[in-house]
Amino acid sequence: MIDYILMGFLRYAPMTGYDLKQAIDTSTSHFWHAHHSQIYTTLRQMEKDGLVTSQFIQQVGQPNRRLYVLTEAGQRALQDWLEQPLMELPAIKEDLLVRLFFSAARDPHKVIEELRLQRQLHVQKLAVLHHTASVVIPEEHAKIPPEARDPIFWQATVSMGIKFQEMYIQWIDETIRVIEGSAMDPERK
Amino acid sequence: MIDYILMGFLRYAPMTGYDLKQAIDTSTSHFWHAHHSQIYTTLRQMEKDGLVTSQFIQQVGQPNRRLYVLTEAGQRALQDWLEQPLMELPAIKEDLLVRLFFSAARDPHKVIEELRLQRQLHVQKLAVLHHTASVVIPEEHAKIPPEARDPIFWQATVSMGIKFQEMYIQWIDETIRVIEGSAMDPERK
DNA sequence: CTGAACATGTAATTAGTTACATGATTTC
DNA sequence: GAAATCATGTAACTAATTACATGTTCAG
Repeated sequence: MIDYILMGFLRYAPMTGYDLKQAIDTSTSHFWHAHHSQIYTTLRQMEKDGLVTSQFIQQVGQPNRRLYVLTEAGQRALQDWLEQPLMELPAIKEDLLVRLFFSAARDPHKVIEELRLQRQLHVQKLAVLHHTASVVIPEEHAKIPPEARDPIFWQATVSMGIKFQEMYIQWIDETIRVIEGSAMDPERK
Repeated sequence: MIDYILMGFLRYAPMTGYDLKQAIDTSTSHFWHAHHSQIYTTLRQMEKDGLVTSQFIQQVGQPNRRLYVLTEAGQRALQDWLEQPLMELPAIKEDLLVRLFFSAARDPHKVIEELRLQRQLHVQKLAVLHHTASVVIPEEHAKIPPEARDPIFWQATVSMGIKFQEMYIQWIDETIRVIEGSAMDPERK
């Protein structure tokens, strides 16, 4: 999957691994992230496969850079992948739900504490997403032809992120109430 | 993570790999799934680590079974893990959002088609979750002491699943409208 | 007679994470 | 003087997926 993300970004402009890492961190990371180690190794593999070419750029003062350019084959590979619709529901992995599922044996106060901590993180994430929607995307929009449809799709992904975080916060509040109401009755304490 | 899930289920009763696979498929799979190959190999590893013990049960007619029992060490490992709260937001991986993010270059009709297909899958999943909440969990509840708090936590995870699917469906509808409204203007066709 | 359910495994591969490794420049 | 930014890589490891492999019983 990370290979398609890299190709997707390289379609906008040639970039280095470092640039790609930053592009991911400030945009797709809320639905797909990658460590720099994976990015660099994947780019090398993609070069072997003819999907990208690279040129080494010597710099003074600054570290050298390796600039990657998407090839025709790379563009085709990306387009082919996009053409092929997703036919199943991708699996979800939610650590907190695993923990909660087996939390009956835990001290309910500790469970609620954990939920509150997670809640805080979701609130923070929500703020980041609002910032992405109102600042980052408009900024990026300014760098590409104004008639490009891309920002519509970028906003759609952020919109999902926002809805998800809002839903999550709401669910945590509700879950805390349920635990407080039914698992902490006085005779149990 | 799968090791903790296996321990979590083994706390209820000794089970075979096959049983565990089924338990996962009918309960945690909407937030964490595993293939049988991973389950069997993980159980073997856990046995080496002293978290479980197994006994081979010879059967006639039916294939033989290997029954796993959680050890004291296994119980402690699970409890320790549950005690240690989750401090970060786990990363999300959403294939559809990756595809959508880079979909500006696609035929918008094809994008909408894909969204509609996904919508259908989410509707189906939602039905499964409603069934889990109203049938599967009450059934499982009947098998354990009625005062056990477990079903409350099971329901909480299903509640998240339901909220998630509802949110997703709503977002797809909204996204289709956005694409129809702004990316399919007549002069472009 | 076909397919599902029961039941367990191994092998090969891919994907992803964590740790190791370096080093200059700029900002506080 | 410390921390952040720029910049790229390798190595080791863990997790997860896909494919290979086998064989009986029971229901439709």
